[in-house]
Amino acid sequence: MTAELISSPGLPHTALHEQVASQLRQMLVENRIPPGAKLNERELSEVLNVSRTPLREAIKMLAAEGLVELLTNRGAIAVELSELDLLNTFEVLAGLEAQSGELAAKRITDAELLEIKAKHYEMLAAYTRRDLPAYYQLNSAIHSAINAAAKNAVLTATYKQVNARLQALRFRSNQDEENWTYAMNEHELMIKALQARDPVAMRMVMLSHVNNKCAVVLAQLRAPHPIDSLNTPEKVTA
Amino acid sequence: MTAELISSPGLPHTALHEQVASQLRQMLVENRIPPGAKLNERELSEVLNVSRTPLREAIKMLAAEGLVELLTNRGAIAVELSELDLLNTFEVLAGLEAQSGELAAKRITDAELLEIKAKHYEMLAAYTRRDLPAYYQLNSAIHSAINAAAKNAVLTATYKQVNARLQALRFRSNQDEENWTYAMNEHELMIKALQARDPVAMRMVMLSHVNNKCAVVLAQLRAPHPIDSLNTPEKVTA
DNA sequence: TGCGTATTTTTTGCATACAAAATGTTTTTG
DNA sequence: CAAAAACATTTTGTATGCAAAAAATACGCA
Repeated sequence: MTAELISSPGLPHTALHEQVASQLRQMLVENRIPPGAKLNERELSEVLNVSRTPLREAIKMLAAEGLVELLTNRGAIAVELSELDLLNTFEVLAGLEAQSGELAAKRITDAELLEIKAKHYEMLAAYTRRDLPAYYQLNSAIHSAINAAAKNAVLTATYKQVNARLQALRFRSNQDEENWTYAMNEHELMIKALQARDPVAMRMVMLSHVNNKCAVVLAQLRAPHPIDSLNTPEKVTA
Repeated sequence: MTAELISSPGLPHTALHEQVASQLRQMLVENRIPPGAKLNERELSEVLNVSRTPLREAIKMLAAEGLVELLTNRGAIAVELSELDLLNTFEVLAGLEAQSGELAAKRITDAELLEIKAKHYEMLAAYTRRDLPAYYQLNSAIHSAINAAAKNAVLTATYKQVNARLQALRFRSNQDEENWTYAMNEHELMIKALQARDPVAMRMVMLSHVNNKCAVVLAQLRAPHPIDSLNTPEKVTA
């Protein structure tokens, strides 16, 4: 059960606080630390096999990234997104994705475009097989590739940071048939817009794509969660 | 010379790492720690009268905010923005300001608009007096107010973070007559667009406003700096 | 029993101590 | 004298210790 820390002998030896930060991010995304849960320092330092010092440094970084909340004399808790927080976050993400798309349409190279198209076809395969994990992985890879094609490191960093807050939600999100098909169509439009090097069209597609995803996540958040319902199989009176 | 830390007795007693982080941000913005300079832990902990532990925690936060760079076994240095970094940062900032403006045009209340107009007239006064410090203060206040009118906390946080990286540059920036007038005209257009509740117009104004500011900063960065020339009053052969 | 209070336990926050790495200086050697 | 090696110093990274605050528990009392 103990999560061992990677230690590659000979290499520059990545700092402990960095390793710990990565581990914590992972735990947060996978909901192993659920929203609102306290980050007990003693407990975590035991699990991660480090002293409290680098652990605390890592927590401070996550706080600056907006993944945990600091409570003054009461440690840190995993951020709990209210519905409003969610809408706000998606709104910003939409803006960042739109800008990514717009810039990508202006700056993408032929090689980059080909690679994105290849990934798109892989995703089409995953969609056809209804292979949700593969779909998610490829979807995220495509969005990252588009972002990379925008060739703006600050935009990439900002996008990653805002997006990270939503990963915990996506992890538990299930795609329904209709929305999935719709998302695939939007991805088709993205490829077309990129190929046409049409920044305006690209901006529009990205905007609506993120907005739709927001609606899906929101709907699922409002509906009782499938995993939860497994634990409470009794009928609930509405 | 010792920078005393604020300690308000009775109050929740803000955490030391937070106070230190604020102090460091201030020092970075005011170029008391110039870009590229090392953040010596022993030295800083003496100046700020804290142990290295909260200091290091603060440094990790600033690193996550993008204000300092971590070097693995070699501490941290103040970020040094290359010209490309500058362009990238302004590009993202433009997107965020554009979105702020667009949303503000949709969501601003009459009271908020009136307050912004009031600040605008104050700024007009500062401009007329050629009172640069007052102008900067008001300009920044207006941009913050527009951002606040967008009513999106995530957008506000993201904007603040990206903007913070540029503050160190703005601090040394001098406005030339022509650009100053131009910026004032753009601010006039902002007020008009807000009043008309015209999101599209607002987006356009904000975009061009930030882009112009970027051009100004870039031009000044390329030209020898006025403060520097005070230290080297000899004529330089062009 | 219910509720407020005192006491214990836990947990966080900060400082210090020690180890390892990097840096700077002297010494050695060709 | 220059380059390299050895040594000393400084600086960072991590662990531990101690004090204060918060949480949990036990207690007293109506």
